[in-house]
Amino acid sequence: MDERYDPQKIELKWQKKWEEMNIHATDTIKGRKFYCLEMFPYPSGNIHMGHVRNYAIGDVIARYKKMRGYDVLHPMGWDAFGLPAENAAIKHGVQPSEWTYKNIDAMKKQLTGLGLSYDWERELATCSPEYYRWNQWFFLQMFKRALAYRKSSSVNWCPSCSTVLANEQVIDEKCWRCDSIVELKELDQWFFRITDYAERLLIDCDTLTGWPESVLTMQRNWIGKSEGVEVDFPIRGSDRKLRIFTTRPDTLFGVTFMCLAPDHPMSRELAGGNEKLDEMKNAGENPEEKIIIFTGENAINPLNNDAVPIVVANFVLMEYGTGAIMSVPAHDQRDFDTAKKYGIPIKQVITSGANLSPVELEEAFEDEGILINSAQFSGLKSNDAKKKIAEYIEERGLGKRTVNYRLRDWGISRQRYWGTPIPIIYCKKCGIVPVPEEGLPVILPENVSLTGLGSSPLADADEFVNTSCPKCGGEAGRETDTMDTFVDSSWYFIRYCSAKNEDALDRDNISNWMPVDQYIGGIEHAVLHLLYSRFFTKVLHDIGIVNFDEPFTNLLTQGMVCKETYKCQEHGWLLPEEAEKGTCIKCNRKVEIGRVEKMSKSKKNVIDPNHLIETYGADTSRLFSLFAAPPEKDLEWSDKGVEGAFRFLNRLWSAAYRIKACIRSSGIDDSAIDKDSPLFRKTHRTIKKVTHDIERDFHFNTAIASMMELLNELTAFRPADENDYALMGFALRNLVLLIAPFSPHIAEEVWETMGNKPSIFRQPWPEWDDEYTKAMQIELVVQVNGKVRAKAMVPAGLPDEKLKEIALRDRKVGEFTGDKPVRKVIIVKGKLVNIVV
RNA sequence: GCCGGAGUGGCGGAAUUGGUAGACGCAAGGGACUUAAAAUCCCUCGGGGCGUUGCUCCGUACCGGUUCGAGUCCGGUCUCCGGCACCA
Repeated sequence: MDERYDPQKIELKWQKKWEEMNIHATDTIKGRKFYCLEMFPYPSGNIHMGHVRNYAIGDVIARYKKMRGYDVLHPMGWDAFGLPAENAAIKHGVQPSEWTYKNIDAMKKQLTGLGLSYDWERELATCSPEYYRWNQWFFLQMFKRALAYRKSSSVNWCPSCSTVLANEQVIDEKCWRCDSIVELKELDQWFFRITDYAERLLIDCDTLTGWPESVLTMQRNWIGKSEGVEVDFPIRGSDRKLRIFTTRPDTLFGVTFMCLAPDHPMSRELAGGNEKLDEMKNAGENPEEKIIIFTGENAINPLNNDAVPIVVANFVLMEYGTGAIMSVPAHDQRDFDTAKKYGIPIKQVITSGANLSPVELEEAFEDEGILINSAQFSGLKSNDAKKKIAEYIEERGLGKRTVNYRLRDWGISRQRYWGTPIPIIYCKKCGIVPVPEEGLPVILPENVSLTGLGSSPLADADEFVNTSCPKCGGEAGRETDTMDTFVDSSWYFIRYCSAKNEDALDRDNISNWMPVDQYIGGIEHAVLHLLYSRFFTKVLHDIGIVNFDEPFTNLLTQGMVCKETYKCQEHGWLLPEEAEKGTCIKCNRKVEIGRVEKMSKSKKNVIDPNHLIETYGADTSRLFSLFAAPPEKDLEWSDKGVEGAFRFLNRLWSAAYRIKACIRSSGIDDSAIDKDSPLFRKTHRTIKKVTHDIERDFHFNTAIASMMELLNELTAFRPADENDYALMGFALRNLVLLIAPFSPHIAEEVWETMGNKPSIFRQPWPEWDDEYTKAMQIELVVQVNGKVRAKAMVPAGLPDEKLKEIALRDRKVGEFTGDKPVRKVIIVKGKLVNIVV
């Protein structure tokens, strides 16, 4: 051990040693298993601070659990398919596979440099045929069960990426990746019927007690279940009917018009040659504005035989419900606005109950209440009326109760090259024919010309496309779309359960390790990835591959890494190193300091982890990102804070350096330690506190704070004799064990220096004795009428009577109580006495 | 609009079951060491008041309540962040 703390030197040393010792190999399960998983990264070529935070959190948990005696699976891999590889190919003429694998190499080095305890033996890349063949296999299983199907549909089309986007990939009508305005395009697409699982995905949210409430809420909202009634309205002068969906059957008597979605099959027919229909589809300047077109036809309300006009309305969605609605302006704000604008009558059928006759409404009354003007249902409460009217409708065959979900089927087709080929063959004779399982994998061909123009690049790869029909042997062509990369990430956690050379779906391996005990990743995946993974797991369960139906028992969504932004009037956004002392290094102009935002390349408010590790080392980088905020909250970057973490490790180092000689000479004979000494008790308290903080939702920031306290006390400690050396050794030994999961390299080095055999990670987690967590002396707080008036140091463990006596005798207390009679004395054991006068 | 979450010093954040508000760190100020600086170490550090080194009053977004005692529980208001958003 050198006198000076040199992170580069020791970190490299231990990373090498760990590899030689193969210390991160997956345990065979002997006792309790623990599957710790962090969301795998896209191999962009460089890690960012978000990765550092995510993986530091995961590594603390994995290393801690190992020390606690769990058999741990802690794998890492690559979400390797996706657009950037293809864009790089178009821009630089390099093959996507080459580009991807080069990036994987680079990023693996960076992750290793962080000292993360992954078992690289189980590394996977989703772009390898050994991996994606199983995507294809899953597709075939889904196809067999009609869970994969093809339909022509209007899809989101990004003109810039020239590809289809899933609903979830469209944010504010813009592409999630490039922010282009999304257009609609009609294409044949493959879908997974996730809507078949909507109800199970919804109710099983209740079983996910280890998930953050916010994520569950987002999933529930995304699924968007609503219960209501479908009702048929006959069209006057015709024998046809118009079917609508409503959640408010209690307002049926208030219907004054009917709305069709512009793309409802009846719209064009009923509206005839009305040109306005086309205009309406291409949304006006203000998409919020409500526009309707009268078709001239009327519908008959089956409950009261009123004839009401049928209109086409721009605000009605074809994809939801039946694409047609009944409009009740008195009790729906949108209908109210529309009715006012077009002079349609407003008929009140619900009152608040205060007044049972209609009033002049200034806005829609959307609450539930008491029915009026509703024939035999008048006088009922909304809730009862909903039930009674629904029954009435079903009895007379006028409609039926229905449940609707906001969730749509998952469109998985992508007109892209760098993804899993969809294992389907189109035969002129036999139609759509799945590739037989023996034919897997359908290999993605190399050396396909990529231009970024048009759609599916595979369509031009004749050798790929041209094939024979598995059924009839005749001429046939392959599907040229590839799968959404969310398919890849929907089951990768299952692949890790088996070693590289084992069957990917080995049931024993899967049931040994799954479900994931702790999953850690960004909140941005709250719906997409996490919902799809749950869906896949349920399908696998139904197929009989797995015996559980939720993949992730506990979920930790870490907050974003944020930093203030710098902007120069002339040069725009500036990198932190371009804004020196508040001025732009290019033009010397004053830099505008912007708000704290998520680190992003576009705003240049980024810190390069590589640079950070070079300057301070991996241990400091990890420690800071764990100390600055609790994991689930956003973390604000602070250069000074990093230095603080670095200082702490330096102080730990020099404390170890200073006392290592004493420790060695005194041996480590704990029996000689004075059990009453404050440092001994502080050490026990710290072990307890750190353990509790980790167990209690991973409050690493407070765990680290208490380790800092222990170091402060150890540094201030002045030994008087040999026994005190043993005590210091005891404190240091435990401190190093506690910090090991957080800053593993320095812990190993100090551990070794203290004369122990590596590795510290083969040591059990330290234990505490509750008897020794108690201080010998306590500070008794004395309150008068709930206000602190005095404090006194008293020996721990005094009986209540004694505490009361001390409190009442206190001079200061006397000043406040005066000669007023004591009404009551409240004693909180070992802490506080409150005197009420 | 609906649904979630959060408001505590100059800053990041602590306070686990209702019991000393501000742990730990950062910044700032003062001191030691040094020719000097950096590094390091020590001290101070929520605000106001005074007879100024100890005492006192106020203080956890705002208003009210429960309680011997409220950052914590209850009712209401405001602000900020995130998600969804013509879903009938």
